[in-house]
Amino acid sequence: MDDARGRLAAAAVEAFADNGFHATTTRDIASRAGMSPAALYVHHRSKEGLLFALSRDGHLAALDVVTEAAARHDDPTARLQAMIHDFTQWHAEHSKTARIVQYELAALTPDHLAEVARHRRAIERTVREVLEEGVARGEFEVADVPGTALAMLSLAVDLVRWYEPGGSRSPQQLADLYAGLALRMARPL
Amino acid sequence: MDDARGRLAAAAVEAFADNGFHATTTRDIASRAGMSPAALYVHHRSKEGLLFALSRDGHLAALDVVTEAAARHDDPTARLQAMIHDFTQWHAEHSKTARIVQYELAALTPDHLAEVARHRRAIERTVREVLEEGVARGEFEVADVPGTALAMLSLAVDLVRWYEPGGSRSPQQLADLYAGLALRMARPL
DNA sequence: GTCTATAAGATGATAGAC
DNA sequence: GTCTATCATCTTATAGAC
Repeated sequence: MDDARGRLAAAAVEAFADNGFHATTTRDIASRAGMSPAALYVHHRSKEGLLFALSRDGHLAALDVVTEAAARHDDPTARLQAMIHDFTQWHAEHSKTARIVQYELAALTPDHLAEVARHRRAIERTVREVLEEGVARGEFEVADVPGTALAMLSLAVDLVRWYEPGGSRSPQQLADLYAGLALRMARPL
Repeated sequence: MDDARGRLAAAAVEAFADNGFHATTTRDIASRAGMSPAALYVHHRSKEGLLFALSRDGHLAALDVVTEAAARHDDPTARLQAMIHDFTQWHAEHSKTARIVQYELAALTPDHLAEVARHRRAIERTVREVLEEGVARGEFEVADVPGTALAMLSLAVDLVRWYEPGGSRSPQQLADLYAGLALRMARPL
C-alpha cells in the first residue's frame, strides 16, 4: 500500500465511500493520495476503471468470506450461522469498501457490471443452497427460499448505509445479532 | 400533477431514482418535464431544494404508513405484522421515491438533513416501541430491541436497491414475506 | 512516473426578452 | 412563467516538459 497505485486506491475508497462516485472528482482522489490529478491516469485508464478495480476486489473478498465460512461447517444450521456472521462482520469491518460494492454498481460500464454481477449471484446461490439443504434435512422451515436468502443478505448489505466505525455496536456484536436473526428466520415454527 | 411544479417533481423522481442526485443534471430534469433548464429555478430555489421537497414528502408518507398501521392494531404481534407489511409494501410500490428517501441523504444541506432525520427517528421509535410492548406482554423474546428494530426496517429499506416493478415478486408478496420474517425475528424461541 | 498546463466539454444558476 | 443566451466554474482526461 506504499506504492502509488495502492495510495490512489486507498484514497479512492475513502472518497467514493464518503461522497459517492459521481460526487468525487479525480482531483479529490489525487490530492488525498498526495499526487497531481494527472498521476491517476498513469495507473488507471479512467475514474471508472479505478472504481471497477475497487468493486471487483471487494466483491471477490466478500464472496471469499462467505465461501470460507460455508466450507468450515457441514451442518446447515452451523453453516448458515457462520455465513451470515462472517458476511456481516466483513461488511462492518470493511464498511467503506462494502459501500462501494453495494451502492456504486450503476456507475460501472456494462462489461464491468457484468463481471461483478457474476460474483453477486455466486454469493446469493451459496445462501440459497444452505437453506435448501437445511429444509431437506428438516433443520429449517422456509416457504420462500430465494426470498429468504435475499432478506438475510439484506441485513448485512443495509448495514453499510448507516454503520460508522467506533459506533455503539462492534462488528462482532452486529455479526452475532444478524446471524441469530437469520437462524430465527429459518428455524421451524 | 399537470402543473409545471408537479411535472418537474415527477421528472426529478425518475431522474434521481434512476441515476442518483449527482449524476442527474438540471437539464435532464427539465427536458423530462418538457421545459427549459431555466424553468426549474422558477419553481425551486436550487437542484438541492427540489431534492429536499421530494425527500421530505417521501419521509412523511413513509412515517404515515407506519403510524397508520400501528394505530389499526392493539396486540403487539398484529401491530408489528401490519407495520412491517405496510412499510415494505410502500417501499415496493413507491420504489423510486423510496430510493431517494433512503439513498440521497448525503446530498441534502445540513438543515434539510436535520429535518428528515427527525422523521427517520420517529419511524425507528415506532418499531422499537412495539417490540418493547411485545416483550413486556410476553409475546416477543428480543434480546437487542434497537438492533432488531433496525434489522426489520433494513429488510424494507434494502429492497429499493434491487426492486423493479413488474419483477417476479409483487409488492404484496414481498410485504407478506418480510412481515412474516419480522414475526419470526421477534417470536419466543 | 510525476509534474504543470490546458484542452474540450459539461454543469448549476442567472439575465433579460417576450 | 417560459424562453434563449450566457456566465462562471468545474469536470475528465491529455500533452509535453523534466
